[in-house]
Amino acid sequence: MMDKTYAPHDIESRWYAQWEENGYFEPQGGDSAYCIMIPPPNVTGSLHMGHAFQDTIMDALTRYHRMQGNNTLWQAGSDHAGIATQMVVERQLNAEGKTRHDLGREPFIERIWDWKEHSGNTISKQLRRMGSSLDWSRERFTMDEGLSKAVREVFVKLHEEGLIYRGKRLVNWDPKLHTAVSDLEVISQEEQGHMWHMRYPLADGSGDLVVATTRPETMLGDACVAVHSSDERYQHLIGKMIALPLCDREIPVIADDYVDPEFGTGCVKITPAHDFNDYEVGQRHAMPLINIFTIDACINENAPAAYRGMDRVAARKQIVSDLDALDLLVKVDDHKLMIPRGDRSGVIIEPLLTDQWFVKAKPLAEPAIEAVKSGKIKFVPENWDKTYYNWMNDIQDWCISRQIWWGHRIPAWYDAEGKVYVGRDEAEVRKKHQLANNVELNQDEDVLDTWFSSALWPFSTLGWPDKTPELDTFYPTSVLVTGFDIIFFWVARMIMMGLKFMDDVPFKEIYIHGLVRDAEGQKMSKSKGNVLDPIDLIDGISLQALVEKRTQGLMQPKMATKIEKDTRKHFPDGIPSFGTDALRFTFASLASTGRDIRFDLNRIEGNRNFCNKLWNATRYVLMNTEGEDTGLDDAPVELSLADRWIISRLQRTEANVIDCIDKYRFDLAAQSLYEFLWNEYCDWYLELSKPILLDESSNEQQKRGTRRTLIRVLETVLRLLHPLMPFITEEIWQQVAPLAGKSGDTIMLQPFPTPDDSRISADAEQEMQWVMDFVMGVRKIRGEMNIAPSKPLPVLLKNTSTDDQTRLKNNLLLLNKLARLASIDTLPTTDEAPQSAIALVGEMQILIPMAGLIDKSAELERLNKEIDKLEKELARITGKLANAGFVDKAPATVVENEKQKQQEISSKLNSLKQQIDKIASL
RNA sequence: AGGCGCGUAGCUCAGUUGGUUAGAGCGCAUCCUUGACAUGGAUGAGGUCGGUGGUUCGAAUCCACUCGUGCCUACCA
Repeated sequence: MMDKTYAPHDIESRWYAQWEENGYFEPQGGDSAYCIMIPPPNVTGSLHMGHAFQDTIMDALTRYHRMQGNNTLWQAGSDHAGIATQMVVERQLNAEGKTRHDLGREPFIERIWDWKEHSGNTISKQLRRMGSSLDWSRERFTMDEGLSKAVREVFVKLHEEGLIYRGKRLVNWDPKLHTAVSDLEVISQEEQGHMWHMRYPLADGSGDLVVATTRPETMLGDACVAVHSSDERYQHLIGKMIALPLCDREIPVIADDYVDPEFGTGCVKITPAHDFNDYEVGQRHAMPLINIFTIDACINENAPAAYRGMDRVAARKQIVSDLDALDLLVKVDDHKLMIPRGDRSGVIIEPLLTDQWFVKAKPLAEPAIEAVKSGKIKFVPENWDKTYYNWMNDIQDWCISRQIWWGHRIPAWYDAEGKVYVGRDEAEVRKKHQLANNVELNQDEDVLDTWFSSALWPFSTLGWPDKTPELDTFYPTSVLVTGFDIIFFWVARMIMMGLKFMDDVPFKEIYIHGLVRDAEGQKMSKSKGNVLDPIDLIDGISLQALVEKRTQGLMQPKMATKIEKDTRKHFPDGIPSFGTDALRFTFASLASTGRDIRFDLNRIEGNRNFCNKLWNATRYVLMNTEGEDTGLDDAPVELSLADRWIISRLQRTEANVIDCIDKYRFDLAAQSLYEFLWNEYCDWYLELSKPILLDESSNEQQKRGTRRTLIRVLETVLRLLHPLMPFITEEIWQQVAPLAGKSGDTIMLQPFPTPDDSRISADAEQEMQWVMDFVMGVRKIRGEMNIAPSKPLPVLLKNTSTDDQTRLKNNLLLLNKLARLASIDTLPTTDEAPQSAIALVGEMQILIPMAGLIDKSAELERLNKEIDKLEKELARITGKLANAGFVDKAPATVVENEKQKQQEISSKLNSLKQQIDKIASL
């Protein structure tokens, strides 16, 4: 016997290991393949709500397609996350008072591998807790030998084709991490700064001009001053020389239309080595590149001795004060400007001239744009294609070299003269370029951007560059499930690389999901202290532990007080254990396309209750079917109205669920299942089954029919629910399946239900609606008149049609039981009814004698309210039908509908008004 | 500056190509421990669909404008 209440923890701990050990997650064969590549999480990371949401969607799709008989693979794996991972380990070293340079490259990398071993399975353990049916037997890591081989192969091939090149360019330099980063790793945000107006004297002493800048310290690297070619104020200055203050240099005044005469003073100091726009201007006028910064963003030897060694902040202060002393500082204004910061380090990014490797993006982007335009790849929701085009059309070359140690080392070697050779390994390079063994070669010190290897993920995980059966079977994959934030970082690059090296798109659809926010709509972040750990929702956590977790290791420790306060306010009792299934069902029910989701504890609580409902419904079903005849052999059965009705409703639910999942509307699928199970199966069908199963007048065929329906409908619902709630459905299915005539070791590999139209019965649905209206009519009176549910009521019927009479006869038992009736009597039309409360089912009147039960004024009030509502509605419809425009132009069916409605309402009104007169007159 | 969203019940959200009285969950109110379930049951209250104007017989839905709000991209030194 099942426990009385649903206890998720017990049942969830049981199943996952069994599934995995039995190999159920591995592709099971079948004609059409279905494959999802997991967006590889950071190997040393841990599961957050965004992952949990994303994984729920992917697992639901995977389980659904697996049950549909597809050859299904959800590819598992993780990413080495270059900078992020290296930073973590460096921080550990710092805590020991060491730097990575104290260790040296090889030992440091060893140390990272150790750390990966130590923390690397945290996230895979968590994924398992979520019930994710990933094929762990094929798990990959971006630094695996196979995937590294793919990286080298791609690098060499692109280089051979001239699509990878090395060059000295201005790149985004992170002065803290000492590495270049790509455009995408720079976050620009508005910050308060200043605009300095500085006077530059002309070299011939004939006057001066004033430049405006937000970065006075870069003046040490100025190459010229630019004015607009048609700016009348400065025509006379063009071509003259300026004596650059504080520096022993002269620079020219040039004309360039890049300058906006309206902005600032109309004179722009140009520093080609430290600003992307200035770089362009400098190129146009063949200006020298004067680099004044070291890799730490300190002033270097190209600047006057007085400033050397100062960092950029100190240098700015000194320069401003020196200019002021020379009376060259005209004014300082407050000015808001966009400050670029490294997304990892948080420090201000410095445009710096360095040698880097780049991927030429344009030629790769063109086919990638076409793939989406032609519909070979579809975004869901569609409008994300605009974001994609927007970026792709204006794509810049991709800086792929990083000056860090953790990652794929660039397969390029230099000889003593600095000549570069690219190849898969050193031996290949020597052979290809006929370099003798005594020629010294040194491999490039840099590693590749992590996204370079992630871009190959859809095919490198399947064995590329080798030709493998997996590639044949699963590439292109079916759908990519991901967040909009990495469309540029990852999605676009996978498409480019996939088309280039596989000659086909990496996936046919891209499902873009929303961001998970907290209950107040705030983005969850460690620094805000509002993160939720999915595991804590599953297992529960005490307030104390939650506060500790949220206030530990903060960047700004002073936030701790506020975080603690907020946490105590939102979770006064901590978080109870809801279980994985409730969490997953909640994610699903919030997943309407694209929209961000606010995660509210009330929702997950409601869905935990839903699990409990399923649990208890099952208890009832098992109580009535275990050890009983559930119609497994061919013994005759008689299906009741309720049986035929619930079977019919089930078909519609199946069709709806399939339709919704196919459209990625997990919210609607979840709602459909929720409503069917709770509002139809539990609220009505289980109650309707009781009279048949418990009444001694029902025969064996009827009981058999109802038991069979009870168990089979439940078994089917379990399969429908399984992709969303894998654990509870498996647990229950094990007990239910044999009674429903199903065999198999797991629900995971059972076929997903398919609707059978022949089992949809409009008749049964209509008659059942009549029964429900009848019961609800009586309940309404009971509820509004405050009559105890336990009090059996006598009921009189008037105005019954022959249909009513038939239905009444068929369902007497059900009506008596569900509406708790003492008696049902039909009055001839001519008979006067006693003073009664009334409910209508079509034309039929249900009368409940008021004697001793119902207060006259209360009933009058109730009737008046009802009449009021109907009259308003009638006026609306009558007005509509009086409108010639409507009657002439609206489709006939719509008009007919309105007419019918009009009739029904006026007939209802009639009945109610008569009733009111009758009561009032007494 | 461009692009993309959002605004529907107290709260969180559905609402398919315009066409029943705009729905659900939670919350709220009243009543109820009848043997699946109080993590429950019954009944009920609550919305001029951000605003204005337009198209239409008919608009939450389509168009224009407007207010509020969020995100993304690019930026003027």
